[in-house]
Amino acid sequence: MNLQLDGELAKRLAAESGMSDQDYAVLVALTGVAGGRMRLYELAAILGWEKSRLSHHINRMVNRGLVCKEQCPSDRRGLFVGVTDLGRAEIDAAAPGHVRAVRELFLRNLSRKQLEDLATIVETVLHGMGRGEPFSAIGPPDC
Amino acid sequence: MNLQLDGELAKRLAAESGMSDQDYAVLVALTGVAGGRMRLYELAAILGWEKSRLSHHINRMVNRGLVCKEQCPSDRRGLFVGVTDLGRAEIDAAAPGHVRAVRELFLRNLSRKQLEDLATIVETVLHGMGRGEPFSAIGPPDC
DNA sequence: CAAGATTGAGGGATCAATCTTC
DNA sequence: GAAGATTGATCCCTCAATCTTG
Repeated sequence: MNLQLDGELAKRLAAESGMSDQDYAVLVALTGVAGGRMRLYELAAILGWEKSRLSHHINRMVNRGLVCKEQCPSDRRGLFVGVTDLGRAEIDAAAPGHVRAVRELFLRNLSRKQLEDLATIVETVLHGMGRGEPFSAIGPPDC
Repeated sequence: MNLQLDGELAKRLAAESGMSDQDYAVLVALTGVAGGRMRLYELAAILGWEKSRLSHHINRMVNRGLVCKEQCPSDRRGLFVGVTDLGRAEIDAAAPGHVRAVRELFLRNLSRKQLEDLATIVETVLHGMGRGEPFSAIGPPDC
């Protein structure tokens, strides 16, 4: 189910906005924070990505003008990543369609009770794996 | 949850057997059928993969000696893919550990009722997406 | 030495184009 | 033309090695 769902959502997002799921996740994280920028290691922690992956991906996004890098004044090893105006425009354009797709393909089909059961299942499995709580980074999903 | 779970399962499988999830899926499909071989397009349908993806992947597996290709006598466009002795040995060695990992990371944490609820949810969502029933290709999971 | 980040190589996945056979 | 399959380009992810600063 997850493969089918994520695949279809990614396909629609790409078709409607030219963005990948990963681009979307980065922009959601950045626009959700004050100033629209944060340190690379913070972003890596929020997304649960390896720093190498993030470094490669941010470079691609910089090349497309969606985000930019800025030096960190207090730690000369560090960098800030920030959304650009273009990045903000792109996610503002993409978000409504994506939310609609999630509703149509996923939420619409399940009852309130099923969603609650699923949330419990997810939390139980993650807890049993020793992983942190889900959704902690970006807040609970709006249904 | 799916990302964490699949990631951890893939990591363990790779560590214990040197195989990827994809290798495992191919070998499970092939060893589950009489003769241990089938046409490429059948395998693609069972796995839900694009034919291009399967073609690339089978080539890599041929190079590692896990499967082999054979000509199809009745249709000169077609090919059979078959498990090799090495492939059979590898999956026989890998399967118990993988099953144990699935039990430990996933099944162990959920009640009978939760598993049934989850199955219903999965079927409902897939049906709502217009996708076929899950598990149809490889049979129901043994708990 | 540890932490923040980058780099390059190698394996995968996707897409469009192609080739052969039905 | 359609079906079975391959190819090459491109992008993405992982891993190990590296560089710089704390």
